[in-house]
Amino acid sequence: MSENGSLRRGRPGYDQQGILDVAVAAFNQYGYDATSMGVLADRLGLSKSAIYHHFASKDEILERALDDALSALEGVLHDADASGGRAADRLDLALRGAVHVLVARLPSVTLLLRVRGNTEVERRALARRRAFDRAITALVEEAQREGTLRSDLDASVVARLVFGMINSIVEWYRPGGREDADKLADDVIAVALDGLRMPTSNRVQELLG
Amino acid sequence: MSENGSLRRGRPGYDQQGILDVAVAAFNQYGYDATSMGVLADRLGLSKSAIYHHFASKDEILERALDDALSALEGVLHDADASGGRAADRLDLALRGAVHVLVARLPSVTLLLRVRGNTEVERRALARRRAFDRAITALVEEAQREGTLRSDLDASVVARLVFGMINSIVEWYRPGGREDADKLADDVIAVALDGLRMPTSNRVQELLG
DNA sequence: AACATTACTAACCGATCGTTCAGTTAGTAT
DNA sequence: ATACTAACTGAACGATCGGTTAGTAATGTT
Repeated sequence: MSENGSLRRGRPGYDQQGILDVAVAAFNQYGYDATSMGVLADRLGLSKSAIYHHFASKDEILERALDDALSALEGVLHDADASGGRAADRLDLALRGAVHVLVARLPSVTLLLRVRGNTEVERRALARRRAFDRAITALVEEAQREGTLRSDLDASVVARLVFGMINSIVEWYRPGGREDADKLADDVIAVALDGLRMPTSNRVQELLG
Repeated sequence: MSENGSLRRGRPGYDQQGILDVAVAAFNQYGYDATSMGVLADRLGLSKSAIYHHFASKDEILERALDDALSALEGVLHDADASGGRAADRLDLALRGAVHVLVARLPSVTLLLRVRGNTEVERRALARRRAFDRAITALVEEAQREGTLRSDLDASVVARLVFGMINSIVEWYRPGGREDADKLADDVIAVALDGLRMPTSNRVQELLG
């Protein structure tokens, strides 16, 4: 089904998205540099040169995949900010939204989280990631001033640790498992906000004392 | 200073460790696959072939670096188990120890955490990592049965999230910063065990009610 | 001085890399 | 039928890859 309802003209075959999906999967399996255009072509059932009909370069494939992940994450941040609640609630939205994006776009986000900044494309992606991280840190600071989050911990350290926890999901989560994205987000929020310690009467007395 | 106190014989130059340090730094900067033996030689001020006097292959350099990181982490686990305290205390020791190893051996641990398992060397390293993760999960389960950790969360998910948080330290921690390893370990434990939520009277009442 | 040991270089190898080019194939639109 | 459009092929390009070989340089030991 194409966008205008009529069939696509010309010889049928891959479009950019179809190639992108296969490419990102391969990049994640072997690493971007270790994935040659040759094995990519094999996976697609095409010749190497056919790929260059859809993308100008290997780099451009990476760029498109990273933009997919970054746009989704930036969207989460935008929605959270637009919600207009208290900082703690906006942070909650941002964290849960990030988990959902991670799960929904596992391949491209996985790729994003492995970028090291060796090319111009990678450096631009890293810059957008840093902007995202700064926005999260600002949310944590606001929630601390608000009095909802403990303020004995440095906001940037907290933000990095919590997002380290969230980002690590790409290392082990596989779709179709027992846990869905909602349950996973609940678990992350539970650990991050309330911690693992068993709430005993001892603990309550400690809090009261 | 060599091990037996006398000077080394033969022409002076690099030893394996000296080359290893430079190589691991380069691997972390560019990625293992994207780091050519040529640029490695340039960084060392040597010819490519000189490196093969010290290592049989590029793969062997990686193997040595990964073993360095894995041995240190396995040592932490061994010490924690040998301490013989309650599960929660052994887990505490393991988490703090892991943070210390991460900081003390930042380069090799960073390299380890990026391994994807495309070669036999990488697969062996991943197998040792998985064994480490299973041991941590077992500690969490024991602490849950013991009643020290809340048991409404799946132990393997908890173990993965907490170690995701710890491992993410390699992404941003740089030695010589304001925070030393002890403070960092305290912060990690604080977030993981007690969470970020401000302990208010509301919270206490919620616990009591 | 002769020797053993260790470290290293220059030149080269076959394989593989990302990319280009000129032409071909398979479909829709008129 | 004819034109048009998009998808694709096969062969080749220069560059770079990890690795090899044969020989040389610089030290400590005797």
